[in-house]
Amino acid sequence: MRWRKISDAVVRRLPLYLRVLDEVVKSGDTPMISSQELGARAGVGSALVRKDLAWFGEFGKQGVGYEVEYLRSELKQILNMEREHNIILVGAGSLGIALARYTIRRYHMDDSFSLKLVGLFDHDPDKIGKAYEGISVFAMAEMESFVRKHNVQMAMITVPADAAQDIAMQLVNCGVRAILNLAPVKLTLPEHVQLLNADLTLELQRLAYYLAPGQTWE
Amino acid sequence: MRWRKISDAVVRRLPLYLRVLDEVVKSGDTPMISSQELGARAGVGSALVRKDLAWFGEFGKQGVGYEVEYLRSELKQILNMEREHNIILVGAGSLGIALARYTIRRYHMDDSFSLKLVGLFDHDPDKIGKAYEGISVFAMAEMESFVRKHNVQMAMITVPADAAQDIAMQLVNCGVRAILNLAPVKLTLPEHVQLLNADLTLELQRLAYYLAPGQTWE
DNA sequence: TAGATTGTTAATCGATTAACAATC
DNA sequence: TAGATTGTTAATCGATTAACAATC
Repeated sequence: MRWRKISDAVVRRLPLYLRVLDEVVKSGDTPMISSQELGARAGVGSALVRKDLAWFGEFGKQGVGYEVEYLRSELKQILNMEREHNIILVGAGSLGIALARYTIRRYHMDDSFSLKLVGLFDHDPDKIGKAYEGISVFAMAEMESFVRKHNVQMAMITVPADAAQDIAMQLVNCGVRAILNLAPVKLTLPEHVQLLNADLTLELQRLAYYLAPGQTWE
Repeated sequence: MRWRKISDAVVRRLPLYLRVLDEVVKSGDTPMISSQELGARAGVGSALVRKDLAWFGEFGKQGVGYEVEYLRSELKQILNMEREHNIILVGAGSLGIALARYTIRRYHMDDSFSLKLVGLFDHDPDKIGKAYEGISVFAMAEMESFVRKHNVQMAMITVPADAAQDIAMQLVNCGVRAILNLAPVKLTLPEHVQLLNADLTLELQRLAYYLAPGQTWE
């Protein structure tokens, strides 16, 4: 069963809840957790926690709270973390390789993170054939067949800004449905593709807004 | 003159506008731009563009639009990009070094990006003394005096999750006022510190929500 | 049972969009 | 002047919070 039109504001809090539940399970402290406690640890109000979860079902018991293990497994399912997803990364520069390591480490260490990096792509002949953390770098020309063969539905883009749009469209054309873009450029993609622009330049400039001399902000 | 309590929703769009104006200046296409055009290129409605800008002053001319060069210089000033800010990065792992390169490249290439990376910090003796892109790695013990000496107000954190909170507090204690945290953990800091958690794990898990088999999203 | 906490409805808050008088 | 676009107010939309009956 799937749920139409859940607001993105809701969806972005689910991984936060899942992380808290992972920690609680690992600590072994308690088999039950209240929306109050879960909210406090996720940095969200308790009413909002209950409302968010209620979109997907009735997971709690009045007077007691939520069973930690059960809620965790439900959230994993909702976030599609119960099965593995093959993902690739395009652009094996230093940021790309760092991100590759980061993703692979998560995959190995974090029980609720089931995104498996299966290939790196770059057009630089010097990089093709190398491997990082056991993952090979392939030529751009192989990307399309690779994506189809391994049923890759998600990709990360860490190429220079002027190449990002073109590569994103190639990916979409061979079946990729979700893209994390780290190139400092706004991509335009078909509606059915989930796109997340993680543009650190913009974020840093935003932070700088709050640095006016002598200024304090509440 | 400064403006109290501008909503964060507004502030996060300003760097986007600034980027568009940079592009327009560089292309040399037109000396004037309408809120319509600016909005289209930034992915924002024209009414919202006008409303956002109006928080800071009256920059446009009725019937004509905004003078590109002038609006750009005003936005640079609002975002504090008219003067340089020294920033540091703590945690010289592969993600840290990639981010260092990224930041330095921006600083050199982008006229509207005036955040200057001046130091890397790590506790690994093997890394201390090395340099990346001309920036040295210093020992953690030197961090406090370095921050004070170079008047560092902004920092990026790329250390493992369990060390991030402690380091963030050290930074805040010696005067840092804005932190970009890439460690996968929620930091708790004093109210006056601007904190941005850029947690790629959470973002990737969020994207995975939309990968339910056979599902299409509008 | 008494106490606690859920799921849900109503109230509030904030952000975006529409509309338009002012004016270049 | 006529046409265009701003700055701003009012209307709409959506998200969060408060409140509480249901019930474990």
